[in-house]
Amino acid sequence: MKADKNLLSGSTTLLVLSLLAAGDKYGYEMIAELDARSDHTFTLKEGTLYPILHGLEKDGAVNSYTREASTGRTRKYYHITRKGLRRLEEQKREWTAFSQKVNAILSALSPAEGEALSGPASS
Amino acid sequence: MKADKNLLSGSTTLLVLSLLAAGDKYGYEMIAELDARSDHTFTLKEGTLYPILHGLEKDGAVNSYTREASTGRTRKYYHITRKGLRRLEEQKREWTAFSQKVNAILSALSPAEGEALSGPASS
DNA sequence: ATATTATACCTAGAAGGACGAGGTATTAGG
DNA sequence: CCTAATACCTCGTCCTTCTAGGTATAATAT
Repeated sequence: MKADKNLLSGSTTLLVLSLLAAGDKYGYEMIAELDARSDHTFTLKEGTLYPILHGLEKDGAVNSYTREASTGRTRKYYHITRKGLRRLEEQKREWTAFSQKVNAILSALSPAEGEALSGPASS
Repeated sequence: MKADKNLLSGSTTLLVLSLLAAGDKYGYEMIAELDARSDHTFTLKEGTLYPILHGLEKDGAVNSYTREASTGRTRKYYHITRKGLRRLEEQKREWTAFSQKVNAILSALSPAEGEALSGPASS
């Protein structure tokens, strides 16, 4: 992962579910699409994605079916379930709350350069 | 950690450096302050914070000194160095870029409920 | 024709980060 | 006096991602 692998931790599933909410996709495709959409910031590794998909399927958040592509290649498509959609919404809320709190702390502690602190001086 | 421990992964150091950029603090204090500022969303555990502080010190991002509090208790204060400030700025940039990309993907793939897709239909 | 590359799937083990649960020591309060 | 709160620390576990392999087929290059 390009963008600090640790930042990704936890949001990977969210991103995968988001992709699937827009339509059925197969693994290899998801990796390419995420990479493209994020301008090469989120370059999921196969060793990361496939286990996640298997886990989601076991949890009933997605289901899968194989299909022959026009090229003759066999692909395994994943489809998000109602349960998966609920999980997506929940993780989206979590992510939003989380990122806003981080931003709130960052801006509270280091106000725009040159500005004076009015709030708590602490320490 | 209350907010999905995995989401935190990677932003913990950023938060710690932010706290220290506002003034010298001791470990226990940082935990309490983060908890309060985040409205109990980021409740860093001691087993998480102390190793991080030691790592930052080894890297020269912070240095420490002990001081007797008026209560008679001994506290170990951490001070952010120039190197730490640079690291903070870098991590802030990374965090901002990362969170914006996630948000971009989320909103691109699931436009506000009820709206129609105009962009890529994909899949 | 054959060798290489790209597509497409998979897994086991290593690495890194946060946590749980424990420990020590001192001070404040019941 | 005994417990709770403050204040520090560490070790082992868990979870997530990555590395590095493996298999198989189709397209491309030689």
